[in-house]
Amino acid sequence: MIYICIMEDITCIRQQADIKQIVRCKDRVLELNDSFDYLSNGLELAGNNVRLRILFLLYEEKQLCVCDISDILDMSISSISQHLRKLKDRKLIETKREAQTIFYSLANEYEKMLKPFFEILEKI
Amino acid sequence: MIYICIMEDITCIRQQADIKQIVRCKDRVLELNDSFDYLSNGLELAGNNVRLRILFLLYEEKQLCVCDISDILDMSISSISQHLRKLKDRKLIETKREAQTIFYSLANEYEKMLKPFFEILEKI
DNA sequence: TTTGTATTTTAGCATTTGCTTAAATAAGCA
DNA sequence: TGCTTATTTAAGCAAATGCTAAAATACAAA
Repeated sequence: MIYICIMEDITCIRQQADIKQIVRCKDRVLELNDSFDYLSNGLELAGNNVRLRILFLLYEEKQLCVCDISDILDMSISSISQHLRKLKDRKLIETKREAQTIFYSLANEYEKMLKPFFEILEKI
Repeated sequence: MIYICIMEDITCIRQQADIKQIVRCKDRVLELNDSFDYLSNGLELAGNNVRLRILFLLYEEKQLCVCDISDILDMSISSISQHLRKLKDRKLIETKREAQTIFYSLANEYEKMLKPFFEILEKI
């Protein structure tokens, strides 16, 4: 036999659940829904090993092109380019063309946001 | 014809590459290698939409069990449990048993580290 | 010691990710 | 106009991810 407790339109699995707490949390999560999507999306990008290195390199060197990053990380240009596109789509980085070379740099907004992260890097 | 420039054992793709810069960056990335792995691994965990919500809920409510989170996020217990395991493996969260119920909470170390993040959430 | 409650674990599967290779685009330069 | 250089894009594929459903584990109480 499975017991289920119901309050308004809330169905709880655990018998002794604090229903007020559940309801409050549901509301809170709903309220911040878009923020969660936005933030997790950004964290997911930085959560990739290669992209984190790219962001860090741009942070330290100010600007680099695909070729440079490819040389530094010892990975194919194509692969780096695809990572850069993801970062650019999310507007974490921006481009500046100089003749044939396209230089990537951190978007101002994120240079500040990423700084505290990179500062921990050396302390780990 | 493809030109490749070589300095010591460094091979650069771009003709006008700043070879000193490349070498310096390679060293830097190598030096911080483990830190990158560690940090990206943590960001990857928080980068998942569901896990970010879980971490936030634990941050606000101090402790919750699988059932509660399952109710709040309207997802299966099994699925939540699997996310919690990943967070626990990485020691971002810890458990405390009370009879049959297992309560999860943020590991002290990460409560502080995650705070600035959750503070932005409301401002997005 | 059997039944109920809370939770984890396993297997299976569809989707997503990140790489490689190859082709396409774009901007100098002879 | 061709040729080189710098870069992106597309197709294909192996590996990883996150869910569901079902079975397993753990504790409490009758």
